[in-house]
Amino acid sequence: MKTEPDVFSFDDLVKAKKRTTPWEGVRNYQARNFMRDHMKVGHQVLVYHSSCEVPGIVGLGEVAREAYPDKSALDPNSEYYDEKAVKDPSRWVHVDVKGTARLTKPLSLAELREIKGLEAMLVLRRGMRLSIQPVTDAEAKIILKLGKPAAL
DNA sequence: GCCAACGTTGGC
DNA sequence: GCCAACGTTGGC
Repeated sequence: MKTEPDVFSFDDLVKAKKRTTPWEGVRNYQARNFMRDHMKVGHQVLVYHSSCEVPGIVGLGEVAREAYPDKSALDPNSEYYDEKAVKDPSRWVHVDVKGTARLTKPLSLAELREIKGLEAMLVLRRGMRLSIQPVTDAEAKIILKLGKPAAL
């Protein structure tokens, strides 16, 4: 799951109440569908920092709650407000994510590109903007091994 | 700040 | 339903 650290960083997640946050603001159907249809409680999440000095995977989390309506879409004062969601609150949904571990060896995008076995990762694909992407078990295994996660 | 790549919108 | 125009993402 990508996040811009200037907006919401992995540290912010760690500092959040119960280290858990509603993953608000996703306004892309593919990403929404992925949360809604595939992310179940307990599923592991890789947290990726984008649009920052060193983009890359910095931490781990887990799905703490299955998809439910994103209330930021209903708040006219939110930058994520969507008037179309007022009539249809299930238009935008999100899961809750709980931070579980920090990578003591964060894996930058540049490093990820060099790691054997990760060649097919979507995040490495040119022009890949999807903010929530599936990761295979094999890929996750490699990342967990190299990233040396420290439980929170 | 640039710009390629992509998603969305809206006229037809 | 097509597709041009536009807006956004995100690495560099």
